[in-house]
Amino acid sequence: MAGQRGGGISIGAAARGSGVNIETIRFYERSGLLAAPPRTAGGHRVYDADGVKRLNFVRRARELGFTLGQVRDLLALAAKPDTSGAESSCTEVAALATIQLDSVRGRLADLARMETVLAAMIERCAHGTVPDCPILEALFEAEGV
Amino acid sequence: MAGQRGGGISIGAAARGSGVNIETIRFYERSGLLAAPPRTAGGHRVYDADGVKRLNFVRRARELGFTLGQVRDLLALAAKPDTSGAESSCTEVAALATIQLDSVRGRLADLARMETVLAAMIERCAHGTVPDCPILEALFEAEGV
DNA sequence: ATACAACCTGTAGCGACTACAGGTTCAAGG
DNA sequence: CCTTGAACCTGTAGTCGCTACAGGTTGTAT
Repeated sequence: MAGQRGGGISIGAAARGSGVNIETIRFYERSGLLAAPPRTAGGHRVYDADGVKRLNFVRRARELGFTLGQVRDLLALAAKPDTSGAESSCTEVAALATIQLDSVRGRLADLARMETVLAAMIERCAHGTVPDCPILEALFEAEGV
Repeated sequence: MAGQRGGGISIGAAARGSGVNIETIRFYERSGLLAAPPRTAGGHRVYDADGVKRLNFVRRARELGFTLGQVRDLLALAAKPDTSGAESSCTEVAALATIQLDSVRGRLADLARMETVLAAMIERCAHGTVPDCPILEALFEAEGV
């Protein structure tokens, strides 16, 4: 079987296991999101359970829309020994998550507006009561979107 | 007054009027979205009413999420003399708009999922019943987002 | 021993801008 | 008419988050 080796897996296996593209894994490493893993004598990367765990962390954070910079911050907070009784870093994590939630909601509102306008345009077009294409008209004439 | 000249305005005035960044206008021109406008003897761009109209068209189409390629297509359709009785190009326009509407709805669904997960995470964090930060836990452990 | 998949590095490309640097032109005030 | 300084010009490089090569090396199964 390809990739399996005493206590570690190849980058290809890690990619298949996490759903992250191989090139993207290397890109994350170059970007400082993932630590450089140990290598075989020939130079192939070998990922252990911890490396895979971090990779999945990054993937999930990305799926939630965190930027690479925020993911870096989250990983740093996760690595912190959590001084002063399991609270300080969690507060910072929650702050980051809240910023992200706000940004998601902002984009949701933008998209909702876009949806409304597009749907209205298409609707008007379907009922073709106007001589010229109403969509093009709207794009040329409309004032505020 | 800066920018006003017999029957035409400067790129700066066009930018202020349309809300599109000057650099972006030049970028659109380089990208083939906007035709190269006439110039003054010294080489400054001069926009007439038609140029401004096209610029606004591009801006509105972009606000609706059309890609630059799609905007190019839309402009081409708008320029077409609309052969065969004011209908053929409108159909194509509506098709493009529908594709865009679908894409917007897809992104809306993605963002809605992200919102749900983020809000749930933050909520759990606020009620700090767990010893370790629940957000980090979730990122490390969760299976499907 | 050989074949061939999987890996390696390094670089360049995407989309849609944005941000310079370093130089030229325009328009208004004196 | 001349000077000032804002606005313009070109060209290049940077951003973000990947993705796609090219051209070479290693790992593994037969």
